Amino acid sequence: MNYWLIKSEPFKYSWDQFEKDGKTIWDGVRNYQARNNLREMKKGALCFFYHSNEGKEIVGIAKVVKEHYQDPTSTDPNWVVVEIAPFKKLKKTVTLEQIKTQPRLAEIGLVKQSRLSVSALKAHEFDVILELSATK
DNA sequence: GCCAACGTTGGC
DNA sequence: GCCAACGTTGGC
Repeated sequence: MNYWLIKSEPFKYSWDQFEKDGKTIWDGVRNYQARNNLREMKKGALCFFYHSNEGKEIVGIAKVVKEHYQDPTSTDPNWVVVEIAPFKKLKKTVTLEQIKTQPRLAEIGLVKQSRLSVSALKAHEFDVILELSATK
């Protein structure tokens, strides 16, 4: 099972909005690497939901409820979306600052490629973040 | 196919 | 608001 980290500016689409909606399609991805990641997201996969710019923290976990299909906001079949639903809100958010102080998280996409909106996480990275969210 | 110019993202 | 990092575009 793979894990993922997806980013959104809370100004555009926040976790709170996500919870209100119950589920959402992750649309508007216009980056090939991010697109490739979307294509690999399997139903049931878990994704950390990160707020960029404002907050700069992981706020919750989403779950993939529908695998990729063509982005309805584009006519180009290259672009795809996935459907996700809120899975769990973190008790304690995990800030970028915390992540950066964790040697075990030095390699995650969020730090190494901060611009990528959908990045993959190793299982152990997922676990470390979970730990942080519970023990802050 | 190279590379400079430009646009976008996101941390600070 | 600035700037670094990175992706994309377009001229040659």
